[in-house]
Amino acid sequence: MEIVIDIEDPVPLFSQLVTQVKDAIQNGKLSPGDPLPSIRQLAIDLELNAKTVAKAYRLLERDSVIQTRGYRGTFVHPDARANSTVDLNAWVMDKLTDTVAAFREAGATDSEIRIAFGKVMNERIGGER
Amino acid sequence: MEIVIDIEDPVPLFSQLVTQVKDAIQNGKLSPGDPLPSIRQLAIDLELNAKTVAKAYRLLERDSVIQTRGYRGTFVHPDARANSTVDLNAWVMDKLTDTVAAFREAGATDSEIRIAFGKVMNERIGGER
DNA sequence: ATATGTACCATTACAACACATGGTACATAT
DNA sequence: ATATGTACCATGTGTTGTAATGGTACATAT
Repeated sequence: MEIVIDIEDPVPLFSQLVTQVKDAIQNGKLSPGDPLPSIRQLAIDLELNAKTVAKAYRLLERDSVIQTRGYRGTFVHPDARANSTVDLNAWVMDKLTDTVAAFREAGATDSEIRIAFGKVMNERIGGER
Repeated sequence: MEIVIDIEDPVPLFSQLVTQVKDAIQNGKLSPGDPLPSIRQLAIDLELNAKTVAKAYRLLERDSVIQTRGYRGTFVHPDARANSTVDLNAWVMDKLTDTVAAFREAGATDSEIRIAFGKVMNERIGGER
């Protein structure tokens, strides 16, 4: 697995890492069950902060692309191949695109939409940790 | 029509103005057809920048609460009473609240939702002025 | 001891955006 | 001339959120 992080790239570092892991899985360079470097080790290799790597791993696990087994390390998820194709963000984008289009059609200003969005995102419903 | 703008109020000035005009209409202090002060004049009276007043007027006209007749001035819209009840922002908020809730339920991070939103808002489809 | 993922404390830098301000200019019609 | 709404140029301020960094600590198990 060769991962290259470009500090100049406007794409966030953790995001580059997520993408490259998914790519490696789709290319077959990584297979289900394969072990991944530990957060700390990978941070050293890529000259990143461990937090940054941890963030990438957290997102990858949420998408069931990798699996963390506590002290045993991190491994490629059994369904990684399928799950690294499914793009949660794409689904979110599509939904949002439609919604925003409806707003604009209704005459709402981009500014108004942004403000409404900001309010919604800050509304912590009923006790979220 | 008595309008009072509070500079200390965290609510934006143009927004205070919009609200107060709508209120005046619902209270009957303003009736359909009534003339409104010119942008420049109202700016002087309220000690606001003309741009700020213009912004409020623009939004009010978009909601068909007032009507601008060019050089003839600005007047309360015939359907102002009904239209000042309809709250476009409330509708936008509701829709967005549902949409965002669905995203969160799907496991999306708030950060991801924000990023997706940012992308959607910056996508200027096909030649917008 | 050593290593795993994870959780908290925190700060810094940076970008995007809203709000409000100022000035100037235009076509419109009185 | 005077006034209307509107459009463009622009700047400054403050807020918000992201991204990335650092340090410390924990329970887990080898």
